[in-house]
Amino acid sequence: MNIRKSAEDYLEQILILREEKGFARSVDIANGLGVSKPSVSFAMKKLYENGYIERDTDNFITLTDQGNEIAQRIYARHKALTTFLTMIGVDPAIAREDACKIEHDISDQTFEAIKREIGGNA
Amino acid sequence: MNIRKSAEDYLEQILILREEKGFARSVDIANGLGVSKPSVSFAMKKLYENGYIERDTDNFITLTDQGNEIAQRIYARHKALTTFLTMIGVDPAIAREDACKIEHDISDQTFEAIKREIGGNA
DNA sequence: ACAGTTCGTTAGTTATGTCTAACAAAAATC
DNA sequence: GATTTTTGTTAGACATAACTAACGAACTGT
Repeated sequence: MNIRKSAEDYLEQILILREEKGFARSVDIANGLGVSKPSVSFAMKKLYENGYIERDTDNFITLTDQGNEIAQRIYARHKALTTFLTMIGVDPAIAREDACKIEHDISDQTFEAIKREIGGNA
Repeated sequence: MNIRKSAEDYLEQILILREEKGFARSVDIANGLGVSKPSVSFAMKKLYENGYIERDTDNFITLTDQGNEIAQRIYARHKALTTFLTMIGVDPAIAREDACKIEHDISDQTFEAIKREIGGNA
């Protein structure tokens, strides 16, 4: 499975929900990302089939190692980009929005360069 | 018509071809973007129907004012992003690749902030 | 216990954007 | 002038990813 942007978004959202609330259910993911429940249901099926998530008996969703790796990767980019854009004068809210889109596209090199720019200001 | 990423790419490519070669044909666009001729044919049809391009009798493609506005907007972002990423240490080739993707996503605020960062180094 | 709410899934539809195959028309070459 | 190449189009298929509608199961509150 080539991980697509949408899959990255779902995995990242699961990570965020687990950090914020301690668990992630389909309905939380739907609310968090602003998509419908069937969209989440379909996405979770794919992510499960490809070994990125697990579902326990109460329908709580967890990340496998593989899924976690991707989620962390995207989330790290999200945070670095938000910090950086804020640093150079972009409104925090807009910085977050832009980061959400850009996070999927930047190369490792650009990520490293952005981290260097942030330096101590992270 | 809500302008999508792909439409932006096509319009930008037309602008670039006209700057570099003086004209833009479907086949040039296909080569430039690395897509098939039918894809270009389909895209041009849509862009024409929505008033972004014109075709003269020799199948040379020109931008309408509306199309040009979008093309310039994207191309300006492309150039600014490439310059900026190169400035912070990203390989020029990778900077261009990343810029190609990011150019569709950044807000006006982020664009302005990037331009400020570039400053005289443009 | 029953009614209403919450949650997840299935089924079917839609939009975007790509592709290959096949073909028509025009231009270049021999 | 005939053939080959270039260019563009149509037709049909496929992938991604979203949606609404409908439904079943399970929990909640009275």
